[in-house]
Formats: sequence, C-alpha cells, structure tokens
Amino acid sequence: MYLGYDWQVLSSEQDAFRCMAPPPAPQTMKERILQTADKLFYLQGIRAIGVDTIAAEVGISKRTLYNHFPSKDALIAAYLERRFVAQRPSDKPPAEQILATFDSLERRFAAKDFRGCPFVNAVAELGPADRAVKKIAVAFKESRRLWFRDRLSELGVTDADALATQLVLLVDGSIAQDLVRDDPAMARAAKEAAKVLLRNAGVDVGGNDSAV
Amino acid sequence: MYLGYDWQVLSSEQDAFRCMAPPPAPQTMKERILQTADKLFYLQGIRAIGVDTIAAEVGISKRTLYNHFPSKDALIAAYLERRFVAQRPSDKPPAEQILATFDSLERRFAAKDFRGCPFVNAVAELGPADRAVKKIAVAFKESRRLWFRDRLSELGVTDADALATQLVLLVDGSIAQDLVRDDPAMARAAKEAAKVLLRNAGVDVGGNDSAV
DNA sequence: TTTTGGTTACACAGACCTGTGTACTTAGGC
DNA sequence: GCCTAAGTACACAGGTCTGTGTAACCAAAA
Repeated sequence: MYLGYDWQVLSSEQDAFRCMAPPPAPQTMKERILQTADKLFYLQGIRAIGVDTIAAEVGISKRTLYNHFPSKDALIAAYLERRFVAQRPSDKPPAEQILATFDSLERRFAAKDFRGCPFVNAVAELGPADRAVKKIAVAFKESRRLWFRDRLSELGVTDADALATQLVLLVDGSIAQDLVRDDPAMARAAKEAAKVLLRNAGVDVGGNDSAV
Repeated sequence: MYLGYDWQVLSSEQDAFRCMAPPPAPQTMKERILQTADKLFYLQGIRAIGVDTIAAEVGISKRTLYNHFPSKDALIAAYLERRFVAQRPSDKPPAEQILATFDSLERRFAAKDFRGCPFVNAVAELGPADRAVKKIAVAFKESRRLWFRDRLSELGVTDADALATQLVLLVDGSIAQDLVRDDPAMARAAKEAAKVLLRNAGVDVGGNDSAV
C-alpha cells in the first residue's frame, strides 16, 4: 500500500530491480533530502528528528537544506506528499486485486522497517491543530477507500461504498495492530475477514472453506 | 473501550454520575498530576507537552512534580498504566456485549476530545526503541482481544481466537480512521462488518437484513 | 515549642531545537 | 578569465526541553 522510501523500491515494487546498481547520483538535491527525511521521519518520528540530523545524514550543510525547503513544516508536508503515490493499475480481476492488497500488506509487515501508516502516525504525533497534515492524511485515506470502491463496483457489488469502508477498516486495523505487536499474521487475519465480507456481498473469492 | 481521563468518567461509564459534584480535593497529589498529564498527553501528544506545562496546569511547582515522579518517562508509563483499566463485567448476552462495544466506540468518536487510542499513539510517537511503552501497548491490545475471545467462546464459536482477532482489527481500524477523518460513522461501519463476521460464525445477531 | 515533611519560588546547567547571517569555496557556462 | 549558482563551514540568536539545587515557607505532629 505504501511505497517505500528507498529509491529502488520506489522505482519498482517488484524485486527484479532491487539489486540493480543505482546510478551514482542521478537524483536532485531535493530528492536526496526527501529520501533521508522520509527514512528518519518514518522510522523515528517527525518530532524526534531535527533538521540538523537530516542534513548530517544527507551529508550536506543545514544551510543547503533550508535553501531547498523554507521550513521544517514544508519538509514534513513534502515528506507526506511524496508518500502519497497512486496505486498502479492492474489487469488482474478486481477480487484478486482486493485480496492481493492484504498479501502486500503482510509482506510490508514482515519487513523490519515497517512502522505503521505514515499519515496516521503524523496525525497522531502532530495533533489535530496541524490542518495541513490532517488534510493530506484524509485525502490519502479517502483515495484508498475509493480504490476499493471502484474495484467493488466493477464486481457489481450493490453497496460498494459501504463495503469499501469496511475493507479500509480492516486495512488500518491490521496496520495499527502490527505497529504495536509486530505480527504479520494481522494481515492474514484481515484478509480472512475481507473474504467473509466479500462473500457475503456475493463476490466469488474462491475456496469456500468457511460455511455459514 | 478506553475510559476517559476525567475522574467522573473513570468512576462510571454511565452518564448518571456525570454531573455529581466532585468532592473538593479528595485526590492525592499524584492523582491530580496524572489527571492533568493524561489530558495533555492524550489531547496534544506526549512529546508536545513538557513537564513545565503539566506542573503549571496542575498549579504546582515543577519540583513537586519531580518529587512524585522521578522522570518524565515514569510519568508517561504511569499515564499509560492508568489508561489500562479492565473492562467491567456485564450481565447482557455475549453477542450484545460485543456489538455494544461498537456503540460505545461511536459515542467516543462523537466526543470532541477523542484523539484515537492512547497506546497506539504512544507507540507511533515514541518509536520502537521505547520498550516499556511498547510492552504495555501490546498487553492492552491483547487484553482487549482476549475479552472478545472469551465472549465468543461463551457463544460457542469454533475458532473464537481467529474471530476475536478480526474483531479487534475492526475496532482499531475504526479508531485510526476516525482519528484522521473525525467521522463517527466509522464505528457504525465496523459494527456492520462485525455483524457479518459474527453471523458467518453462526452467531445470532438479530435482524438478518443482509442475505448471502 | 520544636521538628518534620511536603511544598514553593527560582535559578541554573546542559542539551537540543528551528532558523538566520556571513564569508568562503567550488564548478560550469560564457 | 570571469561570473554566477550552489554548496560549505560555522557562529549565533532565541527558544524549549529535562532535571537539579537551594533556601524559604507552612502546617501538623510530637
């Protein structure tokens, strides 16, 4: 669901390119700063990381950082905007796409550097006063919900809207649970629940193991 | 699910006692500090609030605060431990208890001072390094899951364990969604999804509106 | 009355934070 | 060679933070 901060991961979610040597320094300074800020903000918390730390990690002076971003707030906003990437279109059948979401989630949970949803974390950390952060977080959550809704509509589900909301609850619930428990099984549990909900809405999700 | 920081709310979830006048100062100094710390930590964030702010809000000197808590970390731990209150036993049938959880959640969402789950927020804010915080957060989440599991066992559900996990996903998912969207409808959506999951497990939850 | 325990007021150390100012260097384009 | 743009090094202002040290105060117990 969330693309990684690493450029390699960002360039392609497939593992095929993962080991390709990156061109020495093809990135702009702004992008280099954002990559480092992303890593530190996400893994350690926005409030926990100072601009000095980011500049030092990039290997630049603090002055240079402030030449590219007018303030830390601007850097935070850019960090979140960069995290907000659209989901790639897929040829697979919609039901498969929906369920694949949870598999992808499980893979992310298994990675040692998964630390929950950056948008939820930012809202939790920065408080309700920070309207800019809240706005982008809402937009992100809604975009994910609409993605589910569109897949469900393709499947001819009657109340795609309501079911889409229920599915994002499972997604965010498993993220929150994994954040505190470090247990990728939460993604599998979410997937099983999603299957029940889908089946209940008349969607064929294969292998009807659990009968009523 | 989470009892409020307010002593009145803490003393009883029912509204009956809400307007009872509190005894002028029956509380110990420690409790007064914890009440204020709870309010500020929860509403504005642990990192956002300094000990000076807490002391000033209580109306005591910072020295007094440090005479009761050796460090801010100790205060944070006490804050979370105080939030970790057991669920009251109930006479109502288990299925009703389970669904009532989501109604209670919806009421909390509607309150303007709801700011998500304090345990999840603390983990998100303080990072994975803070083992003490993580430990109590895990314990809390598991206690809630076990509560669901026990109710499901009473209902004779076969795989109570797995279903309990799915239900806490809905709870935490709705909390996370409400945190960013401020939309109590998330609790209703979670309740509807819970009904489907329960029904699928053979539990009678009344009004079988949505057919397979 | 004296003692004792909790409290207050206040200063302060030492660290960290964001953001700015300034003078120097370095590399590329003209 | 010269000019410009970008980056560097570094100091610093002004603020916040946690935590401590100290002397005075006050009320209740002995």
